[in-house]
Amino acid sequence: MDSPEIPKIIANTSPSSDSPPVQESPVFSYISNLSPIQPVKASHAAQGFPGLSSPPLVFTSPRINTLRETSFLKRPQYPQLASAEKPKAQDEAKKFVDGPVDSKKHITQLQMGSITDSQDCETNSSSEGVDEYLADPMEMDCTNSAQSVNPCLKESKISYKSEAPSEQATEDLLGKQTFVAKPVKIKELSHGAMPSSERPKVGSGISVDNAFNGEYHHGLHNQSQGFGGEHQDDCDHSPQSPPGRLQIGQVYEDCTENVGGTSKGIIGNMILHAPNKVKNDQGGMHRRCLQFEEAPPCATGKRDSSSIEKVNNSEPPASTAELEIVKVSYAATSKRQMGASLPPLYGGSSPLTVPKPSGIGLHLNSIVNAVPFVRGATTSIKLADHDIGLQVMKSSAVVSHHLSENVRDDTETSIAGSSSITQSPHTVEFEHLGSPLEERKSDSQNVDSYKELNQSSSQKKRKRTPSSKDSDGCKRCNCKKTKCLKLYCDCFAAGVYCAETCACQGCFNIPDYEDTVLETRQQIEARNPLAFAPKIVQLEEEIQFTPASARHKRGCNCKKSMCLKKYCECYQANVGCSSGCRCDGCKNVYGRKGDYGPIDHGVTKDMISDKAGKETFDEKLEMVATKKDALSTELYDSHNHTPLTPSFQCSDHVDNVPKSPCLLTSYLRSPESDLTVISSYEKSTRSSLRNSETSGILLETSKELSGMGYYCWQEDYDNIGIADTFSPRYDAAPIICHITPLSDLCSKASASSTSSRSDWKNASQVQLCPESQGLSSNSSLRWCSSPLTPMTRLGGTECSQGLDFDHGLSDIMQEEMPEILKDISATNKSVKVSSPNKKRVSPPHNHNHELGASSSGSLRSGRKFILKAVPSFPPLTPCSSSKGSNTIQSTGNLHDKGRKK
DNA sequence: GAGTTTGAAACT
DNA sequence: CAGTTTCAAACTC
Repeated sequence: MDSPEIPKIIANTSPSSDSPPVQESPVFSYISNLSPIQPVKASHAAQGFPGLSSPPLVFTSPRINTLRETSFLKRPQYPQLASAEKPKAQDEAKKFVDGPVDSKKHITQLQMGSITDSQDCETNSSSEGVDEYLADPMEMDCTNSAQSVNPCLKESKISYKSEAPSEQATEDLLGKQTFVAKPVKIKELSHGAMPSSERPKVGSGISVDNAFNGEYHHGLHNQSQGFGGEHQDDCDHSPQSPPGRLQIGQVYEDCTENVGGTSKGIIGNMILHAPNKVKNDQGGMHRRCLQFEEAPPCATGKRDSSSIEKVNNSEPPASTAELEIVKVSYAATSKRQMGASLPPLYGGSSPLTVPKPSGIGLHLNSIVNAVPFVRGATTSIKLADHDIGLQVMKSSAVVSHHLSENVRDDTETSIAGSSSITQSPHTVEFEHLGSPLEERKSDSQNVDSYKELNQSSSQKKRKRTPSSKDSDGCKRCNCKKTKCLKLYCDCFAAGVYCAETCACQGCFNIPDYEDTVLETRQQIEARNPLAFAPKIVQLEEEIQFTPASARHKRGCNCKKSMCLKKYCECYQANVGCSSGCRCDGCKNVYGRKGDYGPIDHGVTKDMISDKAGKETFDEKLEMVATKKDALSTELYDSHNHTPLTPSFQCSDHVDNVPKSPCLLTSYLRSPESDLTVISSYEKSTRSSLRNSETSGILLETSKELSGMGYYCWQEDYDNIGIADTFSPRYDAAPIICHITPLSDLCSKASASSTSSRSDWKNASQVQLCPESQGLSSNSSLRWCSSPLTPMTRLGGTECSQGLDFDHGLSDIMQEEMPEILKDISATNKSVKVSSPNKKRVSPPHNHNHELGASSSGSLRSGRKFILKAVPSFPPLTPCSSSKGSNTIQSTGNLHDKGRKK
């Protein structure tokens, strides 16, 4: 293994600079892939890589390859490590490192100015140094990623700024991204070279897809920030020195920036010249994603050393030029995706749902994994948004970062739900992207695993630190008897393969045993179709408003813990107990059984604070974040990324009046519904809107941190009731939030304007709502009724902001809002149901059915909100229909399942 | 780190 | 569906 691997790696890396023509040839690469040791368990590698090998070009980019190599290698090594072979693995890793390092150096030097970092890393690559080195890479990643939020922000800012303009910006981003990717690759390479410990990290950072890495990295770059955040955690765990990270990150950034400047043009040219390639690459991307899906990162990590080799092999063939092209193509794709997605990103966030894809079958729950990515993505996006339109405060970014971290834990559940929910047509593409994200997650997991490995290779009993959950979603299970093939296993339950970090014994939840895993899953699902569905469903509507909006699908059954300990799944998920809970003496801080909404701000805060008091300060932050996460994460996750809190958006609007339209669009944005209802108008504005939304989210996060009306919403939402419904509403919820402020204003005359908006949204939403409700008929109904109060409250709480926001919105509305909407608004929410947009005049119900089918719940939620205004709104019937209707979101099978439940 | 407690999952 | 057992995590010491 070693010998072949090393040569391969070298070949891979070398291609850029030294690669012999033979290596460059795809055939060679293919052969090399074949030649490499046949992975003991070819399954993983084979699954993931067969495609790769066959289409070497896709993987051509050395960087990418390297990345994959690292990730894959890491995993394989892990298996070794798992088998107490760490020493070997490390040695191998070192060997690899040596080889790759050189290549890396070449590459980096050639391509990057940031090489210095890589070199440093290389120098550090010595066994112990490796860890540090790894840490450095991590740092790099982190810095690149969200962790070094600020730096990331900077990058994102740059990229986004450039992007904001539009395609040009995307080009710039590509360039930057490519650059970024390079550094990342370097890191990865170093990681790959590095022993298993590093690998995981690398994997986390890069593993996803080499190809993707490039682009994704780019695109992710922004997202990566989020990741970075996760990674940061990991990094933190790992022996990384924050300062070093920052420095590195900064340096790196600088390099990237500089390079980006030059590369941008190049990249853009590249793209232009080889659009076809880009397409191919995209295809490759998809493939890769699929592959990844097939072979979840964790799985690969665990026991496929051979797979790594394969990967390497596949990679080597590509020449540097090819690699660059690939990168470019990816970048282009990423741009497209990003460009499209970024704004959408939120949309993008929906893409985040992508994680689903990861798990062919298994990864349905991989949402969890996705979550981290999502988080990262969201955070990054947020940052970007801020940079772009909002000029959000860096602090917010930091906050977001914290949130991202916090979110990790919570988001998994919530995200899962959200992701499924949010799925929209757009999401599909994103999903592809998401797969890479997942990989990254896996990478992050790997990182965690790496840490663990470092800590204790033999017995890894992982101590689940509260935040220990791997960003990848790996739960670090410790199963001893179930072989990780039962729901007892968190990893298995989450639809994720166990990772090296796991301390499980006799684990079958690995790619090698994919068949077994799938079979087992099927069996379990046969018994309980919802067994793998996200346990935590965010009531989209509720969720948006309150963190507590999320609820445990099945509810807890606590008897003694009073839902105040992690024994309680609800509590563990930072969600309130719902009527579905069978707990006794529920004292769930996030919401007691029976009072969905009841979680009062004060209560939640106090409760949380109490918890926090017990917990560390960080935990407190997390708690807050988690709450936010509950909401925000869901939101983020949902892709809907409904603006967390109206207030934020409001503030945003205030800050950037021009953005306000975006907000509106965001509201509208609900994937489906928006499209259907507001479509044209929104479409024009969506991108901007999304950005604004993201920024708004960021702002919201910051606000949340500040402890703003966030809770207020929660209360209201909680009151609204728990809805199983997910994503669709999310969108709506944000909208609602915005609306609410307006409503406040409106409570009066302003209402007209606000109503117009709400109506405007409502027109669609109303219809949507029913549908979304269809998923959660109950919630929807409740929601409809409750929304009113929340609105008012929100307005009350956030009046100032709301007012401004409203004004801004109103202005925007007036400006951007179709006159129809205005009219509608003027008319009333109730009336509006018909649809201001013109599109729908049909009664809400009908619309609901219609729209609901195609539209997402988000709009619905917003509409629901409107409904508030229009008490008459008969949400119920529509809701029932909604279930069926949510085809788009239904695509988010998980969510649907959860909802259906 | 070992042992206990807890509640979910699995089983009957 | 209810009750019991098994399991792994959370928690305590």
